[in-house]
Amino acid sequence: MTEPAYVSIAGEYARRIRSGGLPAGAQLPSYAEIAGRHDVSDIVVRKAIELLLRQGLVRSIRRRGIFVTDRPNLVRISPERQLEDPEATFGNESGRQVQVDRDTKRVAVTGELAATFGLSAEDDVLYTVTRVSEVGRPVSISDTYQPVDIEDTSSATVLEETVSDQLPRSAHAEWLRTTPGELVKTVRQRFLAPDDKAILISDVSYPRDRYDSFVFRMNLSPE
Amino acid sequence: MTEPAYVSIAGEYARRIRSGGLPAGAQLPSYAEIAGRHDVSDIVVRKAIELLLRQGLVRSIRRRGIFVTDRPNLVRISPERQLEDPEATFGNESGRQVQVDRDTKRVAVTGELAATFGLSAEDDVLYTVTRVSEVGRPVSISDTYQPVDIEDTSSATVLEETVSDQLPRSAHAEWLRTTPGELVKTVRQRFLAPDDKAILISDVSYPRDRYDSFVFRMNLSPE
DNA sequence: AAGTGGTCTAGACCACGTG
DNA sequence: ACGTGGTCTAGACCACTTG
Repeated sequence: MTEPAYVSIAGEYARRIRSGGLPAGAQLPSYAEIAGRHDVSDIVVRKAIELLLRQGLVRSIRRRGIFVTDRPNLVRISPERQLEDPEATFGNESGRQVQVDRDTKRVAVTGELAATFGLSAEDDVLYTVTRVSEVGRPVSISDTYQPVDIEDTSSATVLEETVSDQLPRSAHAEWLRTTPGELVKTVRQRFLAPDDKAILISDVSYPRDRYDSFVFRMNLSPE
Repeated sequence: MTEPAYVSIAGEYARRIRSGGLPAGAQLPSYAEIAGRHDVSDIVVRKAIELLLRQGLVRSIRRRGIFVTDRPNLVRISPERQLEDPEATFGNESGRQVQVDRDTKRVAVTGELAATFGLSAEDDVLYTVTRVSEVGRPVSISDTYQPVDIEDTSSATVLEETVSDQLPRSAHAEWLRTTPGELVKTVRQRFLAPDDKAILISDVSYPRDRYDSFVFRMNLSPE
């Protein structure tokens, strides 16, 4: 049982990138050229490059080429309090200019959210859209929900974050300027009160090409 | 500018799965059948299914079919102290039987590790391989490194975890029984002492089809 | 004008599970 | 024997960037 051609080609480039033989910003040969070198068809090369893309090792720019990613990429330090101080979260570590734009509305709660908050269907929640950008480039966009009767969201004692890859909602895709079919990193944040009830929920989307690795930094409290 | 066919097909199935119209365990129609229904070729269907796979919504079983994932899948709760009490980490939440196998050697430090630990090239580190399985099925495998002169690894106060998708090292792929070309979730754990020096580093691999979502649970300490 | 990546087609072989 | 997903080929058109 031997490994498929696209795996070995991807492995070869992955090794060269990680070892530094192919430095950040370097352009890979075109599909046709790699195909010729390895004596395979270009569709095999496409599958290989796709593996590299999924690992965040390279980025594709349409009609220009495939380029080795600048790494380490932006790093996301958790816990991150998007609603309270996104400026601090992003600004501190990068020292770069960050813009935050926020819209809040009062909306009726939908089925799934009602359950997590323990509300009935007629209740309202506060719905906030937060868009973060850095010198014009989109960094993240989030949908935040909280019950209207909660005054103090800082009473949360536990933050639970769930990371996954998803097809973005169209509003998110538009803001992040992702291409159709491109997956985004999604973090669902749940801020929990001491009684383990959720008091704030936020779905944050990040473009994959800026955050290919996520860092969580946690304090270890003695128990 | 309209979205590609494979995106809309993937979106349609994603919606039906998330809404419950296609319950967990249900089998999707074959490539040929979906292709016929949407009047496209099967390669378009393959790209669509691949998007669903990457989102963890479906699983592919060779020569059987594509099946809707049981969700929520296993959930990884962080902070996780693999080396100290993996039984507790996994056992507590699932209530299932977990087996842990551990091998420790003393090895010479390599370049990259020497830098993170601040050691010179002749120094040794403790190298531990930890394999975790659950009723015969592999759950995770990790490579752990720590300097030999550190007695008490529980003095760490901060845990930093970096999550990424990677092609597994062959030892990891073998234990997790992944197919060639299949990416695994990798978590690099760095346990830091109060002076911010790393005192233990661990690279943990998880099969994607068991952990499609990662959960981090953090205590919010007032500052 | 030439080259690029993105999308799509039609067809093929394989190894293996299912009837 | 048939259907399945996995791999691979050869070819095509498009929209756009680069020289």
